[in-house]
Amino acid sequence: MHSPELLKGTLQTIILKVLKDHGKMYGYEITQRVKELSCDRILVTEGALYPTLHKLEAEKILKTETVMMGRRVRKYYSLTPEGKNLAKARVSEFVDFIKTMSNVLQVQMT
Amino acid sequence: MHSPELLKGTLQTIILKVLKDHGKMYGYEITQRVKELSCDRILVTEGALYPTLHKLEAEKILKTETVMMGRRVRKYYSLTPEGKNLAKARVSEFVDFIKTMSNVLQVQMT
DNA sequence: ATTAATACATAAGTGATTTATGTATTAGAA
DNA sequence: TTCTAATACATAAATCACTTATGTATTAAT
Repeated sequence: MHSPELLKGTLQTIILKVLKDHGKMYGYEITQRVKELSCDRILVTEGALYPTLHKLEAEKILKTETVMMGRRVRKYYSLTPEGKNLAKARVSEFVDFIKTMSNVLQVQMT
Repeated sequence: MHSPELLKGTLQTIILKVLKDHGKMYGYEITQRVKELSCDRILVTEGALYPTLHKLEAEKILKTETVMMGRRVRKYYSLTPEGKNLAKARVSEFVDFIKTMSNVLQVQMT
């Protein structure tokens, strides 16, 4: 598991990019996807995830579709056009940040 | 300037690595060094810097030497042996984190 | 002379995230 | 068949690194 401090500020970027790559996803699915992609090193907690999803929905960055799976509610999230732009921007912002950090820490990220 | 959210959690790593590379440094010098290395994209604020330096000193990760420059006090910080180990650990922790993020965000950091 | 830069310091406020808690369904193991 | 773990949502209090604001004082520049 990675230091929780370093994760701070990356949650929105992660959510947006995973949604961009996988289309419609529900909350729990996002946590599992991230867990898998990160080899169990990034565990998105529900307490962080759901408020963030709700916030992004309120900001029209995500839109939702609620589906009944048998008796269980499932809420699918997907990017709005605005959200697609933001996803792109957030990822390149992160890449830029890493480039800067490479210079400051004098390390090679390969 | 980079998103302040992404910077969160990187301050200690930055301070430790810069001190490792440059030996004895005083607070203001650290802010300038980081500003320079980051091409003005990371500005370490004093409100974040000094409390962190004091904390690391209290934890025996840094040691200090106070010098009078004319009439002005200058407090030089340097790594203790423990601090050198921590610096190394923090940097490789950061590199690992970036590798994980590359997988999650599916981007190449080169 | 006045402003900007140098150089330290601390305290209140912010806000994303953690931790804790709650509800309910479904699958699997003993 | 009953209990546990996994699935699936949600919210609220607490934390803590960091921002913002403020303070003091020296030195250099215009």
